[in-house]
Amino acid sequence: MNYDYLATPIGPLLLVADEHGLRHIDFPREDQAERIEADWTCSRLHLGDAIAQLEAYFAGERLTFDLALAAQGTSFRQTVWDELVRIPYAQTISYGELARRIGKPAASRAVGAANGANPLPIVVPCHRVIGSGGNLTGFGGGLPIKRWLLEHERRYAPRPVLALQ
Amino acid sequence: MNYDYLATPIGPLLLVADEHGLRHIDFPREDQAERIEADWTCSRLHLGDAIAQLEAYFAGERLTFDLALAAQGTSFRQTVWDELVRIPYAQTISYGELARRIGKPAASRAVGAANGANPLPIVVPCHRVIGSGGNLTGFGGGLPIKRWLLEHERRYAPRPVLALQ
DNA sequence: CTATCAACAGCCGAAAACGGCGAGTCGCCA
DNA sequence: TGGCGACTCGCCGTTTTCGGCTGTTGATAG
Repeated sequence: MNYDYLATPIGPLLLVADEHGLRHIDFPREDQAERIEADWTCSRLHLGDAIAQLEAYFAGERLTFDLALAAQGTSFRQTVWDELVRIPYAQTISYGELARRIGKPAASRAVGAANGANPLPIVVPCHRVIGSGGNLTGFGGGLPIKRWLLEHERRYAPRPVLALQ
Repeated sequence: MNYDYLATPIGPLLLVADEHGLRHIDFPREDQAERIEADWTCSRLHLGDAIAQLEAYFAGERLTFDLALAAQGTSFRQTVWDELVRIPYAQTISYGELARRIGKPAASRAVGAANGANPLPIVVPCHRVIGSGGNLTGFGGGLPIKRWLLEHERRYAPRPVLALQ
C-alpha cells in the first residue's frame, strides 16, 4: 500500500492506493491522528493517474475521473457509491432521490450514512448529494469544502447550471 | 441585495431592495436582532425611488406608491397582498371584507396571518385592514404606529373621509 | 462473546398548534 | 327593548412537531 500527499486549493489531500486501485482519499487535520498504517510506504507508485486527474479537476480542466477504484464496503454501500459516480458534474440530487435510484425509496437516511462512509471523496462525488430542501447538511471534510467543490464545479460546468433561487 | 435606513416620523425604517425591486421594510427594534444578512451591502442602490416616495408619503404629498415590489410569499399571500394595494388611501376595510374580495369569504383569519407576513408595510397598506368591529387588532410595527398611519392618512385625504362612529 | 441500543450527512405524511377573524350566544344594565 | 362586552366555536393557510422507515457501527450490558 502506497501513499502520498497532494497539494490542492482546499488543502493537502492524503491519497492511498495499491495495485488494485485507489483506496482512500483523506483530508488530514491537525486535530486528528494520522490515518496512515505502519506497513504502508510513502511513494507515488500506483498514484500517478489519480494525482494527474485530480490536478486537472482542480484546474477546472477535467469533469470526470477514469481511475481504478478499490473502495471497500458492504454491498449496500457499494451500491450507493456506484450510484454516486453516475451523478453528472456540477449537478446535485437529494439523499431521497439517490435512495429512489437504487430501488430503496425509504432508505434515504441509510444513504446518508453510506455517503459519510465514502472513502474516496471528490472522485466519488458524495458532495453532489444535498438535502431535499436544498441545504447542504454534511460532509466529511467539512461543509465549507463541500460548498467550495459545488461552487467550483458550477463555475466550470460546460453549460451554466440553473442557480438555486 | 442593498439596504439602508430612512428616518421617518415613526422612527427609522430599514429598506431592502435588489434589482427586482423592494424586498423588505422593517421597523428596527432595540430588543430584536438585526434582520440584515451577511451578504447584503449598505447602499442606496435600487432604493432611490422608494426613499423619495416614502418621504413624500410622510410629508402628506403622496397618496399612492409606484414602485417595483418583490415581496416573496405563497400564492395565497401574494393574492392577499395584491388585494391590499387596491385599498384606497385613508380607507379601511375588515379582514372579512378582504377575504370576500379575494373569493374566500371564510378565510378571514388566514387573511390576518397573511397580513402579518407582509414584508412591505406602509407601501403595501396592511394598516388599512381592521377588525369588523372597528378595532385595530394588530400590526407588525405595533398598534401605535398603525394608529399613527391611519390618522396621518385621514388628515391628508383628498376629501375628508367619514370618521368611524 | 453475543445481544441490544443509540446515533447518524434524510424524508415524507399526518396531526396539531397557532394566529393581526368573525358570527353567534348570553347576560348585564339603562 | 336595545346595546355593549365577554365568551365560544368554527374557519383557513402556515408552521411545527412527530413517528417511522433504513443500514452500519461503536458503545454498553448480559
